[in-house]
Amino acid sequence: MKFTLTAKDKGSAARAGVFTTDHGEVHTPIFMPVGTVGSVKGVYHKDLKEDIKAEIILGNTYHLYLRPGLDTLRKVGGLLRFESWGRPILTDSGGFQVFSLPQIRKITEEGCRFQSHIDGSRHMFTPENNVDTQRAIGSDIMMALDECCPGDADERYAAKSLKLTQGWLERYFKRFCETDPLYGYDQAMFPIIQGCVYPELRKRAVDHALTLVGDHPGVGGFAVGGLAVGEPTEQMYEMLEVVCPILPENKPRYLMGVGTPANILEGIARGIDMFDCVMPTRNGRNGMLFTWNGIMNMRNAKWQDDFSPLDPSGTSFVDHEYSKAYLHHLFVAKEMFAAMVASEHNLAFYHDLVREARKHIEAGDFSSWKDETVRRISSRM
RNA sequence: GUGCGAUUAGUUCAGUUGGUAGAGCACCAGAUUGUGGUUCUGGGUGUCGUGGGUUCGAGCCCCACAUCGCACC
Repeated sequence: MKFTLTAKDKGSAARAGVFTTDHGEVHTPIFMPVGTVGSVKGVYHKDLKEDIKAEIILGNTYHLYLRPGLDTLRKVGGLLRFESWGRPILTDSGGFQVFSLPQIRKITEEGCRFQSHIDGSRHMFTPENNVDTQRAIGSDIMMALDECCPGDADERYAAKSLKLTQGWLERYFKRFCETDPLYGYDQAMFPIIQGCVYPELRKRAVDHALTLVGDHPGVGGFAVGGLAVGEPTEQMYEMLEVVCPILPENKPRYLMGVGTPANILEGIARGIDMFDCVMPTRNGRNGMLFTWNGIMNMRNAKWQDDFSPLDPSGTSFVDHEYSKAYLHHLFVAKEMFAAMVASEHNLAFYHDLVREARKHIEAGDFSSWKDETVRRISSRM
């Protein structure tokens, strides 16, 4: 995986670039729709490509390992072929699921034991079998197995958690180097920087990761994890200000699981290149729309008789084909089409957002544009 | 026509020995950040069918009427 920086903002740490995988180019800053179990819920690939213009989507190792399972994925030749996407895919390791799903789990130095949320069966992820699993899935970008530390953890707990993640990263990287892709195309891996809200821990995590992987060509970039998990937003931004300046400039930086449109612009301003978040799709399914003029809750009664276009400034076909009143009706009636329209709109908006950001980075006026835009998109309609 | 039962929030219903009403759903809002098509939080929105009576006080007891349901002529 090759990354080229193409522009740097003048008034901030924002940058624009492009990375290349065997399944195509990805222009950064980029937003990556989440497709946990092998589909971006409610959205056709055709629309993802042509309307939303997504360049890369996510899959989740935890979910795909449980279902359809590795035998099926190996037989079909990997997730890309299985879901007929054809563009790059990034897989999360499943560490976050083990952290966030309220199931019986036990995390030890060896790995994490967990019970399936589907049938209660017992499983274990180790750094080694997690590499093997992501090889079987065949993602273009594989994420290291980490422990996601809660945002309100004390420093002692966070230090212990980081140490575990570091040990896992060493073993994960070793296994990664010892194994090859199964399907004839390249797979890159990203270490994940943890350290909760403690600057010293974050620095230690970066030092450790850089020392471990050196300039190994298989390392595609670096991820910042363990943020937007309960800590105040300002602390998240502070951590980015600690981490980004000491990460290598020639590798993309991925802020995992973030976030709101404002979070994304603030992340870009601090040097982040890649984002993923369930918010545009999950919140969309439940009636929340993100627009250039603020946030709309389509379930609100105020849209009952508003027959104006969904989002006159939107670029998706749904923004002009359907009215606010119609989408309101679909949500009230609990029609599945409501979730589809909202997901389509939100993903298109998120992609617009990062594309606009990219333009302003190239123009060198990102900072001022960002401040004004954050105010606008954070308001409520 | 007679007898019995019912009538309380938008709806389905609860409401103790009489002390000016509550629940589920719906509705109205808010939350949701490496996805369990959710979940969570807050809000009661009322001429207790109508009119009288008893009582310090009635959703509750008494009378009449209305409406609905069931049964019987």
